Amino acid sequence: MNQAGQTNQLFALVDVNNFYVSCERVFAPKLEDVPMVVLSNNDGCAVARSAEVKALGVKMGTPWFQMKDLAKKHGIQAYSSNYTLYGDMSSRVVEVLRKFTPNLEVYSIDESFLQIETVLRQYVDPTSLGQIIKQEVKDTTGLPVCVGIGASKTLAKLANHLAKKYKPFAGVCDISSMAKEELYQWMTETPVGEVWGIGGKTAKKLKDLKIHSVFDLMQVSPQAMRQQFGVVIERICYELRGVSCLQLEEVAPAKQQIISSRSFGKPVTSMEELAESVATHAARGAEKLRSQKSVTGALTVFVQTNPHKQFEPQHHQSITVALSDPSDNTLTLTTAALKGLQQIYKTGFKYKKAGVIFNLLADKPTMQQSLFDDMEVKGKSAGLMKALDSINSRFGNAVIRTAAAGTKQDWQMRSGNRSPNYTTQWDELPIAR
DNA sequence: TCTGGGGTCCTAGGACCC
DNA sequence: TCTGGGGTCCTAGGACCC
Repeated sequence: MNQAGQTNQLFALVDVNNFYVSCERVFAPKLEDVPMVVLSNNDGCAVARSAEVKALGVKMGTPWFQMKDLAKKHGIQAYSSNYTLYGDMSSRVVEVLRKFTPNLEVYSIDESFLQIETVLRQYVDPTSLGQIIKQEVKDTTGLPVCVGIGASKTLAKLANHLAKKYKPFAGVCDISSMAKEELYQWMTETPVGEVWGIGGKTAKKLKDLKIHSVFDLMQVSPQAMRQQFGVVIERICYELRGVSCLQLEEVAPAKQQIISSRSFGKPVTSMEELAESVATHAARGAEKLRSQKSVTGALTVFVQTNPHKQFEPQHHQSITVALSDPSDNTLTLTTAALKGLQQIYKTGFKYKKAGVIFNLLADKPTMQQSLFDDMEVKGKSAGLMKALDSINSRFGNAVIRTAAAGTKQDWQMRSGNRSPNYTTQWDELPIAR
C-alpha cells in the first residue's frame, strides 16, 4: 500500500505480441500477414496464434486436429515450437528494456514489468517513453510489443490489454494520464474476466453477484471481496483503484518446485519405455536444480493415462520418494525416480504422460557454510570470530570486509560490541585451492 | 448425563498465470 | 488417429500437541 509521502509508483508492462509467432516471423519475413499458429510438443495444440487466426475465433490450446478444416479453408500455417529460439529472443528483448531502467521484473518469457517513475523526467510523458521502448525493441530484435502503463501492476496489465485491442492507442496505453471519465468508460467496456488474476471460475461467480465489468469490480468494497473470495481478489480491487499492492520482483526468487514432464506422442505401455522417460526427466530436473544451486529433499514421480479417452481404463498415480540426504546428483535422483516408478507402474494401461517433480528444494550448502557447520560455531560470536580470523590469515586480511547481514546494532549485540568487520555473506568468500 | 479448545504443521486440491 | 509444460499462491481440513 502507498505510504504517505512515498513517490507514486508507475509501472509499465511490455508484452510481445503473439510472441512465438512473432519470433518465427523475424526469421521468415514471408510469413508476415500469413495466418499461422505455433504448436505444442508433439504438435498437439496451438500455443500461439497470429492475429489473423485469433480473428477466426481459434482459442488458445485448441488441438491442431480440431482446426484442420479451418486451417485448410483459410490457409493457416502450423509450425512446431522452437523453445531455444524463443528463449534467446526473450533475453534480447530484456537486454533492450534494461537500457531504460534497471528496475525491471522479467515476468514471463514474453512480458516484463518496468518501474518507470524514476526515469520519467527524461521524457515528454509516459506515452512517449512507451513509444520509444516499442520502437527500440522493434529496431533491435524485430519483435512487435505493446506497452501498458498504470499506477499498479494490475492497471499496467489492463492498459496493455487496451493497447493491444484498440488500434488508436498505437500500441501504447497510459492509464495514469487518462481523464477519470475516459478510464471509467474503458473499464465499463472491459469484461471483468480480462482482469489479471480473474479466471473463468471467479468471473462466473462475480457475474452471479452482478459484477460484470472491470468498473464494477473496482467499485465494490475490497473488504467484502476478501470475505467472499479471499485476499487475492481483495488485492486486485485495491490495485484497480490505483493502490499498488504487488511490488516489482527484480530478482527472481529461487523456484520452490521443479517439474520435468512430457506427453508421449504415442501411448506407452511398457515399463522399459516409461523408465527411459522417467530417467530422462530426472536427469533434466537435476540439471535445472544445479543451475539454480539447489538440492531437493524429495521427488515425486507420476504417470498418467489419457484423460481424454473416457472409455479407456484410467490410471493416474504418483508417488513421493523422500531422500535421506538432499541431493542434486543425477545418478542419485534418477535411481530414486526409477524406484518410485516401480511402485506405481501397472501393466495393461496406455500411458500418455510421465514426469518427475522435485519438492522440498533447499539452497545447496557452499563449502564455507559446511566449514562453519562442522566447527559448530554458527551463531556463537567468539568461535565465529576465531573462524573468520583463521580465514583471514589464510586469504589475507582484505578478504573479509563488512558485516552485511543484519543491522550494525544487531551485529554488535551478537559480537559483544565489536565493530562489524566481518562478512556473513558466505558466497563472497573465496574457495581455498 | 454432559468428553476442550487453541495452536501449528502438513498436504491436497483449487484457481490462476503464461 | 490426434488434446502443452511449466509455475505460483491460497485455503481447507486432518493430524498432532498441550
